[in-house]
Amino acid sequence: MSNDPHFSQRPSKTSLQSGDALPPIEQHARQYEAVRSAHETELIEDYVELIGDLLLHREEARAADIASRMGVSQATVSKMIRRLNELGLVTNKPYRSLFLTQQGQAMADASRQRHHIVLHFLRALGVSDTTARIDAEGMEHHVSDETLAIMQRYTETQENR
Amino acid sequence: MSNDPHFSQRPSKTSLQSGDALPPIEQHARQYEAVRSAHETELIEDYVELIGDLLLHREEARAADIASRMGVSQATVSKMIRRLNELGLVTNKPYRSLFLTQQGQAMADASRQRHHIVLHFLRALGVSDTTARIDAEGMEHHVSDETLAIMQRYTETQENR
DNA sequence: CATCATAGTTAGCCAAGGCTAAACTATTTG
DNA sequence: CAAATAGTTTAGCCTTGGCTAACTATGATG
Repeated sequence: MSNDPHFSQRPSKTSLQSGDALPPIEQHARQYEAVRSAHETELIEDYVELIGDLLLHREEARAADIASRMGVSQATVSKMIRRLNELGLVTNKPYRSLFLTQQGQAMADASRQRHHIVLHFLRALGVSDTTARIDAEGMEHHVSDETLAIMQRYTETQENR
Repeated sequence: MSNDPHFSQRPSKTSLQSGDALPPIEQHARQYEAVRSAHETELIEDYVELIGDLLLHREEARAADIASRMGVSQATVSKMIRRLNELGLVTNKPYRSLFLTQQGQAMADASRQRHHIVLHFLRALGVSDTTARIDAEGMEHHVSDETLAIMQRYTETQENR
């Protein structure tokens, strides 16, 4: 029991502190808040992007296709479609294909472009195709415009070597 | 009504399809599954990493500090601590500081290292400090070991120029 | 044109991760 | 050493995004 760290008393406010490499509290909190807020839009963007891709390559976006490509049940897709509809991103009629609203289309385009830049950047860096695809899918939503621009420039210079 | 896209009939199975740039269904689904599973561990890792940092720099990790740095209520932290405990990542006694288990320490170390590599890579690429911090926080959990290794090599070559 | 397989929807469940308000404990201070 | 203050926990609520099971609509086909 004597070496149980929990046994030690709470140090007083005036105890000396070791070197501080932590960011200031405010900034630290803002970083995590940014991640949380990215999370909220992430899934939405993935669905919208996929719907856009299906419309582009398959002429239609059916719930069943979305479900199998997302690796998720049809019920989940059905529920998500209702949400996308409430958000004004898609239009749907029961038992018919989905379509993107103007706003949804804009989101799909932006998302696809970001995805594309990140994917090509990773490949230009030398990452294998399979890994690049997986990483791009996850990273895509967390890359700022600033970083995106730099990635794009890097990819271009690599391609013209 | 006649130009309502929903009005069109479901195309037959044998209709011609435009050029197919979509990945095969199985692979596509696996990509999204990878992202979903990364999500599950992401928050856990962020908490554990932060606790590790607090222990390192402040000698103790109090719920209040975690709450203010995560930008979250104390109640949320309290609940999360219970979860981390159930997962065998931290030890805690009511109203006392937290400590990491061996497993938790390993996770904190791995997480910090990944974070460090991504952050330095972004800076080496030319991303500003503030942006690099935010992006690193989000990207960290979606970067595979393969990509991580490449990032590290890149950063080193840039530093020795 | 009746039937049936396929596709879509609904209801109801669960866990995670937020929140506020209220209760409780520990530490500091008058 | 009692009271005040600061820190922690608990209870209970909400939303999101999964799931299964049961039901309904569509469209292809014998």
